[in-house]
Parts: sequence; structure tokens; C-alpha cells
Amino acid sequence: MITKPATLKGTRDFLPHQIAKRSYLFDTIRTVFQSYGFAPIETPAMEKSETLLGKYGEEGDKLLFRILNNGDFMEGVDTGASSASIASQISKRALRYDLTVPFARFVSQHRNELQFPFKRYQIQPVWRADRPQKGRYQEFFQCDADVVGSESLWHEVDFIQIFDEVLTRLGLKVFTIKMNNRKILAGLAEVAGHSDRLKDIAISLDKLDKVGKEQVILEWQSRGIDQEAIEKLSAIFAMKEKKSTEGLRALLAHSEIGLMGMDELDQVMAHAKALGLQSAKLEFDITLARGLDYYTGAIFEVVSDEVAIGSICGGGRYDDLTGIFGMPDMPGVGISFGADRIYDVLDQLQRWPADMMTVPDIIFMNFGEKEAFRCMQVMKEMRKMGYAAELYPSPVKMKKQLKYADDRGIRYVGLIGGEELSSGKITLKDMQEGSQESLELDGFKERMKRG
RNA sequence: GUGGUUGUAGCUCAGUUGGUUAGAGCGCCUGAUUGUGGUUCAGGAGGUCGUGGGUUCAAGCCCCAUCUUCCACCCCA
Repeated sequence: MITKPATLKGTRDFLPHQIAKRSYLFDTIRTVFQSYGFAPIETPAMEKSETLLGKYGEEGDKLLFRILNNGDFMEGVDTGASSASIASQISKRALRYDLTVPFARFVSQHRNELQFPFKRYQIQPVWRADRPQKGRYQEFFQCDADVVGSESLWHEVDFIQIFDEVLTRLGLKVFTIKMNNRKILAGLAEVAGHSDRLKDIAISLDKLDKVGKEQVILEWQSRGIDQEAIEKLSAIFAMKEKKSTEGLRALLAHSEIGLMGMDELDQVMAHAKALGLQSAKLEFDITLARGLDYYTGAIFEVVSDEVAIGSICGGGRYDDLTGIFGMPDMPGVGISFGADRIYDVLDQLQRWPADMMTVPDIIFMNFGEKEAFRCMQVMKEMRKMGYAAELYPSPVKMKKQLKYADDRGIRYVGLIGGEELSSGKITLKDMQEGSQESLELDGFKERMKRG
């Protein structure tokens, strides 16, 4: 039986022109990361299940792709157990869900080989068993930069500049870097008298933009936040509208952690603004929560204001990511570029630079055995000069050969047929101009150098 | 994971209340042009109507399942 060819849902093939665009994107990100002192690493696509499980919350666990054990995976399995238990019995490996947790494992494992603070970047695919939508895939690339082993807030300032630099270079003109601090959210929970309910308060608050404040209040109520607390928290709504921290200090006056968050936020934003940004708008957003459980300080999210596709970058600070791998007191902060979403944004906006396809500089027409051999000799010299050259592989009709050159967007065509072979000349055709000239080998080289 | 939506030629899409042989544009191939592309003209190829069942004398169209797409939740890049 023949299987109909198809990629799995949420996954895609990449054609040469798409790879060209993606490489340009990666190269831009890589260049900027390196200019800020980050060095590349790679980790395996799969990890032990226990490395990944429980790191992304309950929802995240469900989105992990599990890998079935090899061999007789049912041997000794308690089939009466729960699905989750059976799953962990028959699957000891999983595909990575992001690059941050594998990085934490990496740092802990190689701690004696690294110099701290350690700054690494990583551009690799990740997998999530999510339901696909536009800009939402089951396999996609993340481009992460993290620094571990430093509490300095200068890193936060660096990351804001990196967002600005990369996205500006890629041609995005209108985008917003949203910033908040988990300590501020913790402070709010504290003054509301619900320190233990930080997550409930933040998750509902995060939806403010979408559902409005009445709905947020309703959701708080249903999550068991009492009326007195809600009244205190309501002061937030005004701050959200003004996008300012005005009045926030007063509200957090009795929360040590809240005030600490305020200090951090003010310091980072002030420095980032003083250094200047090219295209980015930098905004405080009290409702920004982000789901990942491990964030403890600054949190970032970048959205394009030109294309509605969700966030294109994210990031934040975590005090203790490697603790679960047996390496306590290792603070870190990092960001991630969602390459595939940025790709989609650039596609939609048609912001790709021209001439990104890797196309040879010249193609030689094939007139037969002897003529082709002469072309091979000439091409050998051309390649030494740094040109990419190729020969049409078979001596078919000129029309077909030229159309091939045209379709591929190759600018120059070299013709060495019977006439040229006997006269020792080369006919060079410029496909853009539609002109052609007959040249000696030296003149031909000169002509190519002139472009 | 929940609710919805989509699928017809390589691409973008028509296809009437179920009724002969499923169409168009673009693209592709061939020729006009046996050493000249992108223009023009003439001709041609290409479809298990996503897949599998079912209802019917008859299904691209109705029903069920499944895969896929996109949307809203959820969550996120």
C-alpha cells in the first residue's frame, strides 16, 4: 500500500527559498548574540522524561511529546495503573519542549567545565503537542540567549537592547517590548493578603486586555479571592491604562518584595531608555504574567504591532533553575526569539531583503561533449576567482537551457559552442540586460569582475 | 484537551434543489523559432473531488468516522 505523502500536523517542509530566508534570520540573531558575548551550544533533541516533566506546569506536561521505549515496552507494565503512570512506564524519553530546561540540565552537568557567569546561545528546534494554528507549530525553532551565575541587572538591559537590535536589523518597524517583574506581582498578592495565590491572581490579570476588567474580577471571585482583596487590586486597572507605575509604590508600600520588584524594574527601564532604542517601544505592563513557573524577577514579552500573531519573543529572570538538578544558588536570566513567528511576520509584511536565494553567478550552456569540457575548464578558473558557476548538464535545446537559467534567476549565461570553440572566444549573455558580447578568456574574466 | 471551521488540477478558486464525460485563470509540456529566456500565437498533458465507510437507481454535493487547515478557548514562540 502506498502512503500518501504528507507532513504531520503542525510540521512543515522547507524549500530552498524558505531555508534561505530562515538562514538569514538565524544569521542575524546569531551575529547579535555573539556581539553581546554569547557563545553557542547544542543539546540533544531528546531528554530523559524526568528531566522535562513537571517543569512547565500541569498543562506543559500534557504538551510533551513522549518517546515509546524500544523493545518489549509492555513487559512488566501495570496495565491497571493510571494513564500517566503507564505513560512513564513505557516512555523514558521525551522531545524537548523548550531550550531553557535542557540548558539548566546542561549547566548542572558541566558545571566544572564552565566559567561563570556563563553566557550561551542556542538555536535549535523544540516540539510541543499543541493544537496548531497560524504561527503555532508542533515543531519550531527557538533562538535562546541566557546568562547564568549573575544577579546583575545589566543583563536585563543587554537583553532589551538585543531585542531592539535583532528586530530592527530584520526590518521590523513597530514592535513593543513589554516588561514586568514577578516580584511586583508577588507584592500585589501579598498586599491583597493572598501571597499563596499569586498564580491565580496573575493568570486572571493576564487576560485583562482580552476580556475586560469586569471579567477579570469575576474570575478572581470564582478563584476564591475575597472582596477586600479585589478592591485593593482594582487599583491596577488604572495603571494598566496609563502604562505607568504611578501609584504602584504606594500600593506596595507594605510589601518588601513588591518594592524590590519596583526598584529592579525602574532601574532596568531607566538604563535601557537612557541608552536609547532604535525601533522598540519599551513598556511596563502590569498584566504581563507569563505562564512558565520558574520566572522570579523581570519578565519580557515582545509583540509585533503590525501583525497579530501573539508574542514573537519572551524571556525573564529565574533565581534557581538548576536547583532541581542539584545545583543551588544559580541565578539566571534569558530570552527567546520565536524564529518561526518572526518568519511569518516578515513574510506577511514582505520585509525580506532582495536576493537572498543562493544562486550561481553564471551558468554555461551545454552544446556537447567537447564544448562542455571547455566550459568545465573555464568554470574551474572562475571558481578560483570566487564565482559560483555551473554547467547545464545535458546538451538539450538552447530554449530549454536558457529558460532554466531564467527560472533560477541566474544573471549570466556563458555560451561556448562550435563557433566559440574554434575562435577561442566566449559569448557572455546578460539575462537582465538582454545583451551579449563575444570575449577572449581574459576579457571575459575582466567583464565578470566589473559585474 | 474543549467547541467550531476547511479540504476539488502544481497554485488560486468555480461547481445550481443529489442527475450524462467535474470547469476557469495562472503555472507546466510541445510547436511556431534544428545557437537565444522573460512577450505573442497555436496545441497538449494533468483530477482515486483529503481518506475510509454509509444512504440512494444515482454522491464533489447528504450522513458517520478519520486525517489536515484555520479560528475561539487553554497555553504559548
